[in-house]
Amino acid sequence: MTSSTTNKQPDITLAGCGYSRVLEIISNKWTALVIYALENGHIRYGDISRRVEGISKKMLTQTVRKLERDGLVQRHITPTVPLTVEYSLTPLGETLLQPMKELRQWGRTNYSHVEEARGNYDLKYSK
Amino acid sequence: MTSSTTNKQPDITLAGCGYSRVLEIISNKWTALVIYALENGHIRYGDISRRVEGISKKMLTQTVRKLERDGLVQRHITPTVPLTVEYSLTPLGETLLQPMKELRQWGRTNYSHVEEARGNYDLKYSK
DNA sequence: CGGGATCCTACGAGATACTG
DNA sequence: CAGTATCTCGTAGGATCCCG
Repeated sequence: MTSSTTNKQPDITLAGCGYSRVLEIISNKWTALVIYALENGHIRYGDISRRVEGISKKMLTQTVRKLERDGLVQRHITPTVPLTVEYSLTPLGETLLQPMKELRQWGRTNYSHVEEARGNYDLKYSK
Repeated sequence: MTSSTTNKQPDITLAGCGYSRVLEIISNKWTALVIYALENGHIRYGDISRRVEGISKKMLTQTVRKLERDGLVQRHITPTVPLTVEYSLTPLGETLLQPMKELRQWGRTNYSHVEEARGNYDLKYSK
């Protein structure tokens, strides 16, 4: 009941909006990149680490754990010596791929426009 | 040249990936919700404030300024007394709508599964 | 009405060192 | 190889007060 009385549109709540739910999952610094690395099937911990440039072990583990907890990623352990640990998307995780690819595509095709807009804005308001 | 020599897949770089570029734009706490509020055309500052539940003036202004700087949102000032300020998406901003709607839809239909997975995970590892 | 300016705090995330 | 454990720091973001 936070709406003004004449408001015909529903409120947008942080907790209830699909946006926030998804962003809660993929919006930290490395998550999307790790999912990207998992797009083509099973991949080992060390290989993710090498593919995702600049990620530390701490952040990789933390990211992959959170994704596992969210049911988007599976962990497969082979008890060789030393250990072999592979990760892959779950069926649920794979359903995220399509929307995320479109987002990525948007970034690729439109980011230059955003950068240009930033340049113009800064020029306009710097002096 | 950070790839292992036998790596056939390209590296995933933070700066170069479309994911990070988009997330840099929409991944903070309120941005997606504000864009959501702008979906149906022009809307006044105070009306956004009322529709997006819980947002403070500071965060609303900050969010909308950033979106303006990124070229996704336009600001229209009508010099009435007191001021009337309306916001709307730019053409560039509107191109973001489609991918974001799919993301939102994913959240709506799949978040319950994520919550369930979290419950199972916590049960499994709590003891 | 539509902001700006400050102060403050929790948390994301990097660096470094250790382990089964 | 695949992680854990600390320590530290910057910053997102909330609370509060002021302004044209």
